[in-house]
Amino acid sequence: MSNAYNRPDQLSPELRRRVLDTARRLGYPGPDPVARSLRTRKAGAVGLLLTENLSYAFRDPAALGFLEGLALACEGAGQGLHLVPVNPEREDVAAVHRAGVDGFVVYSVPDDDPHLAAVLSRPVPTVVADQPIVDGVDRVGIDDRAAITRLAQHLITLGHRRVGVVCMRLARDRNDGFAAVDRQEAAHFHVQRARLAGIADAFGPAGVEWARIPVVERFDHTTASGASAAGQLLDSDPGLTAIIATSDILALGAITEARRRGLRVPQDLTVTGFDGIPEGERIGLTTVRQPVLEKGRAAGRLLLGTPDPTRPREVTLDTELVQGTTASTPRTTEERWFGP
Amino acid sequence: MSNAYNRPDQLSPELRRRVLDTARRLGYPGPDPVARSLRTRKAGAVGLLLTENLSYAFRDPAALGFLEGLALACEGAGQGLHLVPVNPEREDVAAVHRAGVDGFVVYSVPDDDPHLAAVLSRPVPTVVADQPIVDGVDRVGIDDRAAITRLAQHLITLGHRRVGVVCMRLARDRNDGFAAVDRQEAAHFHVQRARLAGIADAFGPAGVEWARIPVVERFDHTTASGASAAGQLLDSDPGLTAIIATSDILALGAITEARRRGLRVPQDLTVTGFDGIPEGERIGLTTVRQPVLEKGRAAGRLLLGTPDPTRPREVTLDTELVQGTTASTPRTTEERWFGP
DNA sequence: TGGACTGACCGTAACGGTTCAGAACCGCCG
DNA sequence: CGGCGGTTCTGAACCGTTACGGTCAGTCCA
Repeated sequence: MSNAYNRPDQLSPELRRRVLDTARRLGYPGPDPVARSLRTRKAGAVGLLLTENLSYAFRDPAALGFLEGLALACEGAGQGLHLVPVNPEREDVAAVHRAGVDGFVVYSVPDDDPHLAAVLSRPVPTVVADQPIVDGVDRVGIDDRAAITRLAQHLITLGHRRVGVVCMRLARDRNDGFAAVDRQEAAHFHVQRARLAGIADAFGPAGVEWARIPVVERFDHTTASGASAAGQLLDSDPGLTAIIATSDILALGAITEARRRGLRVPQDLTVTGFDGIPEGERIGLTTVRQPVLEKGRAAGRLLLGTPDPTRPREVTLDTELVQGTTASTPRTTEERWFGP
Repeated sequence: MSNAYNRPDQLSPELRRRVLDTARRLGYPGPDPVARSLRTRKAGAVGLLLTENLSYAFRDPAALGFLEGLALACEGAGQGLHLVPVNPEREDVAAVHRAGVDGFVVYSVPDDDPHLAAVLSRPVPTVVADQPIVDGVDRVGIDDRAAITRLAQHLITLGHRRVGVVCMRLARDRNDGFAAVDRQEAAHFHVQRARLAGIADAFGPAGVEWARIPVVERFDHTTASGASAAGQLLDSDPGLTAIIATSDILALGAITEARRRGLRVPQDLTVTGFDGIPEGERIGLTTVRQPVLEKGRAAGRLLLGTPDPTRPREVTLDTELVQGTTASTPRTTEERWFGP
C-alpha cells in the first residue's frame, strides 16, 4: 500500500494499478501525513516563534523582511512554515508543545519568555535570531552594539551632545516612560539592551555621562509610540538637539511629532532610526540598515542545512550606516556660525 | 503518563509528581506532538495555500492583509498557521499531501491549479478565498464584478470612452502582452476574469464595444509590470484618456509610467486601481477598497467555526468605491470646455 | 459483615503509516 | 530433480500517544 504510493519501483505495475484502483473505490484519501510523520520522524515544517501576536509580524517591516527570508529558505527546502500562535497576554505555552515541526526559529523574544523555554525543552534543533546566545543553539543576528555606536559617533562628530533616546520595550511588563539605567541593564530584550549599550559606548568617551541621557521606553512598537515618546523627551528637555530611536518605526513617529511642534528636521532636530525599512528610505532617514531578509534566510539555512558537527554556529551579518537627510549639525552650532 | 501531563485531575498529586520526576530523570522531553495528533486526529494547525512563492505573500499588500486577518483568526482559536511551500515552476504537489493540518485555506490560485486539486482531494475542510465556487467547499470573497462595474461607471460619468485596461495574469502560462477576448473568457483566475467582465458590464451599455477596449496582461504582479503595461497601452493608443488597472500595485506602476512620459495624472490621464492598499491611499488613488483583513479573518472563522450543517457557506464582503484624486474628466472634454 | 459504590491506578488497543525480514514464486543451471 | 539467485509480495513490528475499560482498595450504609 505504502509502496504503491511512494515506491513504484518496489512492485509490479500491475499490482500497483490494482492497489490504487481499489483504494480509490474504497474512498481512500491517500496516506495520512500525520501518521507518516510519526513513523518517519519528519514533520516537513519548521516552527516560527514570535513574541508578538502573529499578526504583528505582518505589520512590522523588519519582522516582515525576516519572515520573507525565512519563507524563501523553507520554500527552497520544500519545508512548510508553521507559525506558532502566541497570545502574549496569557502565558499559554501549549501551542509550542503541540506544534508538529522538525525545528524552531525564534525571533526576537525576551530572554525570559516562557515560550522560548518551551521551545528549548523540545528535542528539536533551534535557531534564535536577534537573541542572546543560549547554551548550545545556533544563532543569527547582527552586531547591534557596534552598529549603533557608529551611528552615535556620527552624531557626535556632527556636534551633538544633548541627545535623547527612544527605545522599544525592554521587558515583558509595560513601562511607557523613562527607563533608568538599572532597567536598561536588566532589559530582557537583547537587541534593545545592546543598542542602548552601543549608544553609551559612543557618548561616554565624548564626555557625555550616559546616566544623564534620557531614555524613554515604549511598549508598543508603532509610529504613534515613537511620536509620544519623542514628545515626552522634548517636554522634559526642549534643548535636545537629537533624538536617537532604536528602530525606524519609532524614528518615523518622532519625526512626525517634531514637525507637529514646528521643529524642522534636521535643522532644528536631528532624528535617527535603526533597521533600514523602505518607509524610512523614502524620506531619507539617517539610520543603520540591516539585511533583514538575509537574516531570515540565514536562519532557515542554519536550521535546514546539515547540522554541522561544530555545534553552536553563529552567523553575524553586516550592517551599513545610512547617512540620510534627517541628521545634521545641531542648531546651536549652526546658530554659532550663522547667528540666531 | 499522558494523564500526568494533561489530566492532573485524573490522578493524585503525589503520583503525578513522581511520574513527572522520573520522566525528567529519564530525559523524557514531553509528549510528542505528532503522535498526539495521530491519536487525537487533530493537528492544531490550518494550512494556507497560495499560488505564488511563499515569500510573495509578504510583498503584496493585499495578500498580506489577508494573511494578517487569517493569522488573527488562528491566533484566536489557538491554531497554528502552516504555510504550504509551493514552487510555481515545478508542479510538486507533495507538499500539500505532507502538511499535517486540520483544514486548508486556499487563496487566489488559478482554478486549474494542481495544488488546489490536491487540497480538495484531502479529507479535511477547506475554505477558498477569491476563487470561483468549487463543489461543496466554503468560500469567502467580494463581488469583484459589481464592484469594478461601479468604478467603471464612475469613469463613464466623468466622460471617459477611450480607456485601456491593465490586468494581472489570467492563466498559469506567461503572457506579457495584449489579451484578446477569448483569452479573457478562458481566464483561470476567477478574480481577474470577474473584474474584466465587470468593466465590460459598464462600458457595453455606454456604447463602447468591449472587444475594442485594449487589455494588457502581465504575469508578474509588480509596479514595474504596471508601468510597462501602461507603456504598452499608451504606445498602441496615445489617445487613451484613462487606464483601469485591476490592482492598486499595477495602477501605481501605471502612474509612474504616465509621469515618466510627462503626462499629468489625472489632468492628462486618469488611472484607477483595485484593492485599497495603503500606498494607494497615500497618493489618493481612485480605487475600490476591499476589506482584505476581514476577508482573511472570515476565512479563518469559516474554517475554524462549527461546521454548519447548511454546508457550503459563502461570505461576500462589501467593497467601497474610493473617489481619490487620480481620476477626473478627460482631457478632451476639458479642452472642449476651457479651450486647449 | 456484606454488598454497592467511589476513586485511583493500570494495561491495552487502536490511530495509520513505513520498514524490513522473510515467504513465495519463477526461471535456470548443474 | 534439487538447489540457487533473483524478484515480487505479505505480514508483523514499531513510531508515541490517548481513550477506554477493568482491577483493586477503601468507604459507606443497611
